[in-house]
Amino acid sequence: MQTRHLTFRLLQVFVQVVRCGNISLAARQLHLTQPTVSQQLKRLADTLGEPLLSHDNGKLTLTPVGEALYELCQDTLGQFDSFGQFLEDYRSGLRGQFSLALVNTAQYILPRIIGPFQAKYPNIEVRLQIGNRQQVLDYFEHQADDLYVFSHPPSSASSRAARIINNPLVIIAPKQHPLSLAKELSFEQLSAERFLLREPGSATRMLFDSWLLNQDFLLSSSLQMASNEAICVGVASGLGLAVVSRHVLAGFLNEVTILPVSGFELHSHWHYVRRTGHQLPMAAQRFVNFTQDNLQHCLDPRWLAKDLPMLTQKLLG
Amino acid sequence: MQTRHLTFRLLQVFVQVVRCGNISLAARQLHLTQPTVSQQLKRLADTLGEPLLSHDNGKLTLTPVGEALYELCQDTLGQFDSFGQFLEDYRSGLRGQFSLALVNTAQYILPRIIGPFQAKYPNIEVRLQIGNRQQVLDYFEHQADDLYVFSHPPSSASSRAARIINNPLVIIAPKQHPLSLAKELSFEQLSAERFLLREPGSATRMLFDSWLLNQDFLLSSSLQMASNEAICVGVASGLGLAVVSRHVLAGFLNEVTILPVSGFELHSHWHYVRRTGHQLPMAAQRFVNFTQDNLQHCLDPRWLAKDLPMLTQKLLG
DNA sequence: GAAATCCATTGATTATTGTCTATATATACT
DNA sequence: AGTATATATAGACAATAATCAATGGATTTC
Repeated sequence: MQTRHLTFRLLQVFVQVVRCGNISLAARQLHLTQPTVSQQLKRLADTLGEPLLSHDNGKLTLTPVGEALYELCQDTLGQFDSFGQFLEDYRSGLRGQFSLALVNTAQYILPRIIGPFQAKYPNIEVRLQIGNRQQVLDYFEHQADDLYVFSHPPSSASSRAARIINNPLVIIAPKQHPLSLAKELSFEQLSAERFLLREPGSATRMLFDSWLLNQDFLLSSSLQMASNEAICVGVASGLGLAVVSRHVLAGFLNEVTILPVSGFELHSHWHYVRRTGHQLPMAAQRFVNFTQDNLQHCLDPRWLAKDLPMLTQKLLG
Repeated sequence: MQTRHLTFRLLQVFVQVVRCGNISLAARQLHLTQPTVSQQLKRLADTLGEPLLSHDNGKLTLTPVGEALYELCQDTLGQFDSFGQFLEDYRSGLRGQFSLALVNTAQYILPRIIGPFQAKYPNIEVRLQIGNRQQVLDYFEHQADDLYVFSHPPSSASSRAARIINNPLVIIAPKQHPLSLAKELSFEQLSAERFLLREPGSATRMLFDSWLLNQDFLLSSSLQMASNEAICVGVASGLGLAVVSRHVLAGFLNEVTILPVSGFELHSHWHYVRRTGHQLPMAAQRFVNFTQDNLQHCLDPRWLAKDLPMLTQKLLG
């Protein structure tokens, strides 16, 4: 058998003929002429080297080989049909996968939209990458992922970004800290305190550093910790103060207090970022759309970034 | 997806490329040039409407769609390879089926060769038709079967026949019958007896009738029964005498006796018969070969027909 | 930075497939 | 015999598939 000369068309015609039990009828249903179908059958039988049909007392019947081939064809064509369906879904974004790279802090809030998304699109696989700003930047450079979430988008001409969620930074102190009772504070009042800081390269750290520089402040004492959780626990345990994203606090609000420091206004935003060179999978586009339409129901409205209603337009349009 | 434009060749090339992870190498292994393979891939991707491969940092990698297609191709091509193997076997006669039509009497002896044949060729399905001579003649006329076993082959120009087994007819009487003690008898001595006869159209009946006619004998009394077993039981029960194939007697030899009637010599033979117009399946040819080579080990040598050693030659050659 | 690989593209050629019309041949049904 | 109906065959043509050689761009390797 010369498998390489087999055509799906041939199999389709064969199956149709078997189903009709009648070459002429099959031809009509396939919008072909009868001789065409006859010849296709002949060619098929020739490439297999065995007859597939025989006419016994006027009726077309399958030879044993034909029988076996018919079974096989049904199976194969069925599988390819399913594959076609899979492709449809894939193309329309109902099925598929995409990867999303998050900077550390975003992991506290993005699941709130990913969860409902997964519920609506169970056939889409979201692969989540999480790292600090530098790592996600690396992913971004290598185009390793489809969509990125940054607090501070890289300034690349070949990328587009749109704000989605407000990310205010706050200064926290342990509940029992003397300053936690103050109605208003200036930053000078804190300058003697020890600060727990994220590693350089993290967006939180960068923002805070540049703010300090800008205000001409210098920290008298600091301690570096590589995780937001560690910092919160540290603050709660009285190790010092810290600047963290407001969103990180959820689980710690009964142990730490937000200090009302006047003049400390570090408002950043999380952005969806994509590379323009990289074709976004439909599944990812669905995710962007879904975010625009549903984020308001997943989040306290005060966190919604202003340009959320124009998200798809800014990012994809 | 335009399934109808898919080619097995395309799938083969794709699979090879995925296995090699390298287009040029795949091309060499397929004895093609690299551009050819590149183009095949392009065409495949075009008919599916989705890219299948991408080069990430120098390496070819499958897209999710490519991954799915690869799985599918492996499966499909594997199945067709198996089918090819099936075809091979079928063609060579190691696998397949054929039908064998037997006249009634032959069913007592043909299983002795069919059994060992099945043991050696478990993948060959033998379909057995059994009928009286007239019925098997009908099958023969309609070419319903591949091989026939007759006592008296139809005299058709479009058939070939070869003797395989001796089929002597004998006259039997109940053990307690007065004649059963005689050393030698003439047929006249039996003419007053009642004879149990098969139906007209059966070979045994035909032979006996024509012998009677030839010898100018007339039976005084007869009783017709449509089965050999019924006749044997009848004789054993004292209903009368009968003429039956020697081979039918196996289970009755302690109840009936063969009468030594001088001048009664009805030697017929079973034949394998095939129609020359009908292409014999390889499986059936295997059976003929097997018969020639093994019948001697399955049967008492006295029943072997003289021209058994030339069986295949006479029937197929 | 030169050489070596690897891949994509282009343009051209040939072989194979898909398809038709017209005709012949069976077979079954009056 | 005569008329449908179903298949097969032959001859012709267009479309598609399969292939190559030549070339250029990218990436890796030395």
